[in-house]
Amino acid sequence: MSAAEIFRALGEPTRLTMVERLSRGPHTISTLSRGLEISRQGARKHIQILADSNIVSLTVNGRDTIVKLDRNTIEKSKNFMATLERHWEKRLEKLDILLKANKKI
Amino acid sequence: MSAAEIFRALGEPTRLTMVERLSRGPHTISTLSRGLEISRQGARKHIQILADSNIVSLTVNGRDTIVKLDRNTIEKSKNFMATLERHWEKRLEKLDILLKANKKI
DNA sequence: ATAATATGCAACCTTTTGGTTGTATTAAAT
DNA sequence: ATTTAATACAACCAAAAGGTTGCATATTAT
Repeated sequence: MSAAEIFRALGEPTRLTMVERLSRGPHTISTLSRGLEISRQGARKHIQILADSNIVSLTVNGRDTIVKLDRNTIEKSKNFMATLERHWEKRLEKLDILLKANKKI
Repeated sequence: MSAAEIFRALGEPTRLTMVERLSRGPHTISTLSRGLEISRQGARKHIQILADSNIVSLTVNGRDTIVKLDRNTIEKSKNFMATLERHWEKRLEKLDILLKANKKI
């Protein structure tokens, strides 16, 4: 799963709300779909997108389907950001060295 | 700028490529648009989306426009992920306490 | 002065996205 | 045995996204 796919999945308000709810604990498709201002089937589509990008896992349990957050995927995207920041810092360091070297000029 | 808006902006391969390039240092609109497999105007639209979501800042300089990564925004979305993880951990802790309390059962 | 470079603005097109409704199926509760 | 609850699947639709081309304008280089 590419970083862009994960971000795209998170980049929709309803889905991000779902992810926030799930960070407090698992849901069934029903409970996760309640209180959002869209139909159950609309919500179901969002859940599928989260599942397709491995942000969430689905487990059938009798007539329920349990939706759980996949921690690895969340961590992955956090790491992506951290890497961006590291590159940034590396660049700033280099700039700093250059500036110091040129102090006398 | 909401977290969802930031993720949406990052959730497109061309734009994420741009962000990665920019983490190594600023570009002009031209240099940032080169080597992508779309037209300059296509690329320009993506840059505008990054600017609108404050991922990037634009500064006119003569006939060039400098594109720079806005570090605060990147940090913000990293923090969002970290918060999700924290909630997760809190939940796991609670579970742990429950499990320990029920050991004898 | 002329040519080349960097950019902006706008119209247009196709595909994807986010949403709906309608119908069917399966599991649990009464 | 019936009803109720939790789902799935599919067709359909409007709006947004990602892309293009064409043309205009302002700097910078020759």
